[in-house]
Amino acid sequence: MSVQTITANHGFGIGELCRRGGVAVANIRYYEEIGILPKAGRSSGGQRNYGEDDLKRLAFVKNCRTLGFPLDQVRALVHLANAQNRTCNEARDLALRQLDLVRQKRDELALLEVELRQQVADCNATCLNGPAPCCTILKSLSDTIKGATANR
Amino acid sequence: MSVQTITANHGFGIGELCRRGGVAVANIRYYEEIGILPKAGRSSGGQRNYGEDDLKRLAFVKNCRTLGFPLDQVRALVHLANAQNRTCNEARDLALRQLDLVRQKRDELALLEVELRQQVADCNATCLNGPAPCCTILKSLSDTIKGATANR
DNA sequence: CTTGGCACCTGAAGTAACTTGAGCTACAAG
DNA sequence: CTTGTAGCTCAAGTTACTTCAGGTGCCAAG
Repeated sequence: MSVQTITANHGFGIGELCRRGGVAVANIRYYEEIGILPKAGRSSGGQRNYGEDDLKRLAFVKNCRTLGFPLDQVRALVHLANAQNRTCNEARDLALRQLDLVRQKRDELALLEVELRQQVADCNATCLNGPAPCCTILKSLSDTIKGATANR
Repeated sequence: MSVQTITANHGFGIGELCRRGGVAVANIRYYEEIGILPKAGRSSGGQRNYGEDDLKRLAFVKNCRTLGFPLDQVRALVHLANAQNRTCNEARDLALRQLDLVRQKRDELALLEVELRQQVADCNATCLNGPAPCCTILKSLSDTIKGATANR
């Protein structure tokens, strides 16, 4: 028994999905367009409508993004979550790779923080309010930075 | 004798600037195009040529980028470095703002690292090699993450 | 039944900071 | 003079959106 009439009887529009999912309307449409969310059902007038399952899928995607996974890895994770015939090693490997990236970025940022803090401190101590061309910050930007190759 | 240093005041091409400055040729042209580096002099045949000053300017820009300043702030810093009539407070403020951003990102990454590490550890402990849909990683991606709003 | 107003639609362009590609020219070594 | 490498311009692609323009759907009030 049951099926359509009983389940999912009250669908909702993209606006509500947006509010409840915490993802901008344009992004939801974008995710659908690039195949990260499934094509939404449409009302007779052509407007998307959604149910609770869609909200869950959206939350999954949002969590992936929050953890910094790029969209193509999110796509891989979404597919994996629906794949009975695959092992979770792939998910673990993706997470591990993401973890490595996060650690690497963290280390880079730590270096940047030291450098910037030093520059600000030097400026405060020696040249505040002085003429720009003499500023220790600008001077140190002219020198080569010791241990830095990183970017972005 | 210092023969070469004296004769070396004739310039060099973009390739050498690229190698010595550690910035890709295309980026050097791009920086020139958007006004972050001055228009380079040209040979009779239209090729850019550079001198030691250009290398210094490039190094300045590269250092700014390494510290994560976006290009429009780099532009501001470049102009500031040549401005006799301004104080260094502007430079200090830019550095301070950048420092805040770096700290903020660092904190976000710290949260991500904890979460990812936990997910990988759980997977290793409980479901490694198991079927994908049962994976603790994918399951936790379906749940809402506690303290996370951050992105990028 | 009509109208107002908001939600929603599509397609296109803009954003940052490059990167890549196509197709052509300059220049130095042999 | 040929050849290979370096350089030139202009255009489009990348990531993950964001913004915009111009049109349509839907619901409630009048």
